[in-house]
Amino acid sequence: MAADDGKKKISESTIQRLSLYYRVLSILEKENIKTISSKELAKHEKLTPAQVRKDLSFFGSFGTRGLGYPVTELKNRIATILGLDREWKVAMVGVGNIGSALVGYKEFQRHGFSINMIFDNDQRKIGSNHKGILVSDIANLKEGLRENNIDIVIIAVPATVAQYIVDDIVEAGVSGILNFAPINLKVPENVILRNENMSMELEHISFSLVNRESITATKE
Amino acid sequence: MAADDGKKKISESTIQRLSLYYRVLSILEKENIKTISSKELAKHEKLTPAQVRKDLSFFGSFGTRGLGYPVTELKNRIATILGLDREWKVAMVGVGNIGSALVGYKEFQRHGFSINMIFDNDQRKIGSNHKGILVSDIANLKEGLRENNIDIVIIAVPATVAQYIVDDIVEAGVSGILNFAPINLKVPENVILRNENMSMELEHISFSLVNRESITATKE
DNA sequence: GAATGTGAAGGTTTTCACAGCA
DNA sequence: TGCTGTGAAAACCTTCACATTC
Repeated sequence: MAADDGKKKISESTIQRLSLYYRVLSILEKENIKTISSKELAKHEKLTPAQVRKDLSFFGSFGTRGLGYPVTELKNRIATILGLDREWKVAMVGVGNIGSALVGYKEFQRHGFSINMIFDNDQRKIGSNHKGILVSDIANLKEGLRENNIDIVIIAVPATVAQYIVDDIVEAGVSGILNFAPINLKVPENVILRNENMSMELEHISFSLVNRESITATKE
Repeated sequence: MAADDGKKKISESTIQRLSLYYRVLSILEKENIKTISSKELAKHEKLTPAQVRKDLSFFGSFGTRGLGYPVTELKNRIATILGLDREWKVAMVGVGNIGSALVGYKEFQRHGFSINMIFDNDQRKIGSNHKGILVSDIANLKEGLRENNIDIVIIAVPATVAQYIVDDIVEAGVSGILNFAPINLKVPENVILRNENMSMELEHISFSLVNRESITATKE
């Protein structure tokens, strides 16, 4: 609409798939594979080659006809698109079950998300060391986030208090939030909020199982 | 295609949204709210009213014109569709960081998924009690799953061993698998496999942040 | 020959808009 | 009047098919 920078809109689903490509490409790179075709890349992710090519063509592609795509170059290009070519400063709010597990989750680190602050409201946890990180009092959330220039906050607190915490996070000027609490949170338009709903996938499985059974039951 | 049972295909995205509706309706029910309109339900999930009505119309709807939908009835109907009107027997394989957190995750229980077996290969963990559940030796995975009629298995093991474990799970006759390992697993067609990729949401946030910045930078 | 890059076709999902009902 | 239920239109996404390039 504004200046024509030649960009078509990248769709939500393309972004999701870029994450998948990135993961596969990282593995291929480690295996010292130099080149991959859209056909093979598609096979890894159960997609069609055309889909892969369309996705990759969004950012001015540089595959070689007759050959395929250069693994390392493609991986780095996707990293840039997704913003994985930098370190993101991440804070965790809540170190119960889930929060605590995520602090130790290597996969985040590997993709450039380094959790270096933890907040909790439990007096027994505050001041203690959690996998090498000091647990701060949630009362100091706003100042803490600001002083440490946190980019992204992960919320892993009970649903009942999640909205209050989000409000503080927003006030602190953080504009990326990943929410694990099973509730829908309100944030201003300029803040990126995404929800991780782990029950959803399980429910999808149970739906498919129930559905599959009825198919099995009705087929001759 | 076969017998016309009057069913239109329910789309993937509708299924995902049913999970969301279910969650909201559970809350509304507890708050003793009897009726909800598509407009309000939509607002809760940042959807359009038309979308909500289309979704609900897939299973012969029974809203009241001029009024809305009966909360409890709708909730129960969605539970039936998603297969949440029963107890699913779930086993956890791997009680490291993530696995351990999920065993204690109340939300699963609440939706009818009861984790009642745990497997691990760590001798220090085998035989011990983990949140009230005995940790079994992964060497006995196949027999254990069979003997206990496990419906769904959650995989939370390192990526390197995940495929071997899936093969065993499939051989044991389990047909629902939720995979947390960051790798693509192969299963036969009749097995439902879903992946939970927690890095993906974080990467989506970082993509949005990078993108948003560039928008901010180019706008007047 | 082998594989990319891409308009165009085809398919699916969402939104619109309004008839119909409490 | 207020809101559902739903065909039809619009938007969006995926696949096809082929010209193009190495």
